[in-house]
Amino acid sequence: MSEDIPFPVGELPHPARADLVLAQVLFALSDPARLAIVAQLVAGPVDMARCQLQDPSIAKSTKSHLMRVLREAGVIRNDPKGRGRTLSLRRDDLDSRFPGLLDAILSSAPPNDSTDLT
Amino acid sequence: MSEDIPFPVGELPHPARADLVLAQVLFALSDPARLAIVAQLVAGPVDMARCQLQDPSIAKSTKSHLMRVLREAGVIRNDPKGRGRTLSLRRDDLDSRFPGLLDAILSSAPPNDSTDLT
DNA sequence: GAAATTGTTCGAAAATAATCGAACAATAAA
DNA sequence: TTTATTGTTCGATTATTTTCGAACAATTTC
Repeated sequence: MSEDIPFPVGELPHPARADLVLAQVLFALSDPARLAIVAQLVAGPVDMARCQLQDPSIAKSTKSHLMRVLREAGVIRNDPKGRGRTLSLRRDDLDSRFPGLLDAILSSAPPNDSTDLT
Repeated sequence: MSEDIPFPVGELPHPARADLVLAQVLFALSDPARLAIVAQLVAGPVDMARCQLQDPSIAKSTKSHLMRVLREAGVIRNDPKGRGRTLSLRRDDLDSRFPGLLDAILSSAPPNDSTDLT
């Protein structure tokens, strides 16, 4: 029997621009940890390994889950890169579907501090 | 024993403008039913009894809870009015704390249809 | 005052979401 | 090709949220 074929884990599914749903985007951004991740991605794509969470004691499976929620809402992309992954903000898609939303959120988001990569 | 004194149920607590938290506001708006309520309030204050939900089969206690989430996030006010209540959008406070956010959300929110009060 | 109206609170049940560790997959490095 | 690195998925557990009905409170109407 063709067994399920979950996904080759490599290319993960991303919703098309047209399928983004406002409420889902708002939900994805309604968590401080996820909001902070998005704030980090504003400057440009970031390797998952480099993407820090405020709470370093968080399990990697949980971190992966946070990224999944953002990805499934269409907020970020998560692409294979070497043996790791690259995360990037879907700014164009978000701006196109929800003009001004991301800017408004980011500009009133608590300063992400650790934006200084000493 | 002075018993708890929950609240005289009349004047409900509202967070001060300065205490509004972005993530909480986003969460409050991340539910379609709550988003639709907010869309109704854009035109001005509405009596609770007049404020319809898409799903009319919803219990009144649930409706009250939806309002509570919006109120506690600082999105709406809920004031006594006669024997009922008046709901209103805290537009000034929201615009002040999160400039552009409400506009962005409302302008990309699904058309509220039932805005026609035949 | 008694009855009707409106809406909140409480407590319990059901549905969602967050979190973790273990197992697995994919690539890179040795 | 073996080992190390990185990150996803699975299954279970816990925490949070939603939903409901019943009880209560406030106000108006009779």
